[in-house]
Amino acid sequence: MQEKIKNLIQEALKSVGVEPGDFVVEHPTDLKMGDYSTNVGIKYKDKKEEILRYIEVNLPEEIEKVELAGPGFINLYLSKDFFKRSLELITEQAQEFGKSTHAKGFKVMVEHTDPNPFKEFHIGHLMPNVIGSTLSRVFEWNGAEVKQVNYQGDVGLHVAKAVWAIKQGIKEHPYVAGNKSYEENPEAKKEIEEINKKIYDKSDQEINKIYQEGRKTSLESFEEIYKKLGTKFDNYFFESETGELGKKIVEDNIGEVFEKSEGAIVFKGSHTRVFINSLGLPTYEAKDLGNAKIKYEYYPYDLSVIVTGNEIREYFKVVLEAMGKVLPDLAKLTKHLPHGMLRLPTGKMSSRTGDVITAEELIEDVKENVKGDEQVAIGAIKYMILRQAIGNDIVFDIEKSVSTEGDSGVYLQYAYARSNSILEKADKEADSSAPRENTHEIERLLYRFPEVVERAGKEYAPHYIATYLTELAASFNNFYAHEQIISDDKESPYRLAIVQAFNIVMQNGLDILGIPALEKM
RNA sequence: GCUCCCGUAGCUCAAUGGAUAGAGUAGGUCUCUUCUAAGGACUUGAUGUAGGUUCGAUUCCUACCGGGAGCACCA
Repeated sequence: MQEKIKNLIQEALKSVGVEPGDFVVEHPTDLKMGDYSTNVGIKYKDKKEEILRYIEVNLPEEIEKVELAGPGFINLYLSKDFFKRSLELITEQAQEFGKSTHAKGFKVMVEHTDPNPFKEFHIGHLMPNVIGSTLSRVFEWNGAEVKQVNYQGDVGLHVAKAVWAIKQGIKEHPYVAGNKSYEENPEAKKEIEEINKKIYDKSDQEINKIYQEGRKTSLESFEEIYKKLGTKFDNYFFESETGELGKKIVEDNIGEVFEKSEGAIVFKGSHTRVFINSLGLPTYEAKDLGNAKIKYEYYPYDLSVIVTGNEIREYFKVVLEAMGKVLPDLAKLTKHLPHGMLRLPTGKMSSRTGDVITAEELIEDVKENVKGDEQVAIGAIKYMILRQAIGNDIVFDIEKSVSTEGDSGVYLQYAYARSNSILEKADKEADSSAPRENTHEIERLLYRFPEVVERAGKEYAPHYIATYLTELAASFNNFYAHEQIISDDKESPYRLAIVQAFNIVMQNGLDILGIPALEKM
């Protein structure tokens, strides 16, 4: 439809004798200002009357009314016939409604979550997990082929700290204990560094055993959380596998790209970073180079998205600069997507670990506020993360997250459940063949769903979908309050058709966001 | 100190360079006892400061103020 309007305006411009330049066709923020709006009247002020006249004469059947408004906007209003057909389209396509093919054949890899074995899966991991998996679904809905992968740090000092603690017989939260000793006790620090080396070279049987068992248990516990959150990874990559290759890539480019400095090998980009430390071990930076190559070998992507926290924004900038020199083809396809931090109101402390709050604990806390329903709790958490733009910190207010009125996952789930209940109780069939005189706001929102999904994919902005669904749910509530949906009124089948379309769009939207669409609540 | 990110209603968030800066909550005034009151109507209220570019700036540029993150051998 948007294309159609654009073409029409192009023709209009030609007919009044101007070379078509830049102009925008968009949905105005306020429905009063029409369904589509264009700024051509501002761009070509002196011709606006003529342009309007041309459009009026050549009005497509979907458009009911055109008018000039404000400083020269041309607003277009869709006809009730258009809405009627959009309802038909929605019920016809059902679960497919909203899918597009514009990214068809495009291969995307999304790396997200990236927890470290031996450490807690804390609330900080919920952000990349929810954002990454939702973005993956958005890409899929746009026709792309998507692989979700998880890159985990199974070697390194943090692992040594945990292994050391386990060796001391500490079973509860070994990393926390090991980390504490590392900082406070010089002797423990030495032992931990020794263990770190042994983990790399696998020379000590006892340590190998502790390491293997701990790694396994840790990874298994992550799987339980993924299951709860509904995340499915296509593959897992580990730092223990990327280090060697990364080191080799760096070593092959000493001189031109990397240089020696104080015993380490560094890259001097927008700031200097160490890629191989003075002990000859690859750092995170080098490992990420190796990871890029390994990931590409697994799946030759057209786009590689890496979702991480904001705090390594600078780090990634430099890694991508270095990658641009040694693996230029891959660097071009890589997109770093940093997200903000998930914060809880101050004063909230974990009961078990002291400083970090695990994802598990948060889910339990939210559950307590929703009569123990895990599906509702998960939906509430996901919505809180997805409702706002990626990149900004989130203040997670538990009470707000489960608020039944307004802006929450529960609100969407209720609206959906309510529409289900209406459809169940109705004794008539939904029928969109006889549209009503007046269109309701909800009709003017429903057909936009595919556009929203497309835009969310293009701009890496799942929050467009979340906020759209909330607006849609609100207009559904409004519709519900003002219209007798089930009645003897001859128009009621059309109203039911609206409810049915809403039901479909809401279900599809919740699917994309990964929020459980509960039939009943 | 340097670099990056962010400053929008009392609070939590929106706004592809466009119209009267939108929502939700909180506050105020009403309303509905229903097919899920987990409603509905009206209302109060905001772009940190000072410049610049533009027909038009929350958006782009510069400086300042305020908050957060990062600053080479941790990940």
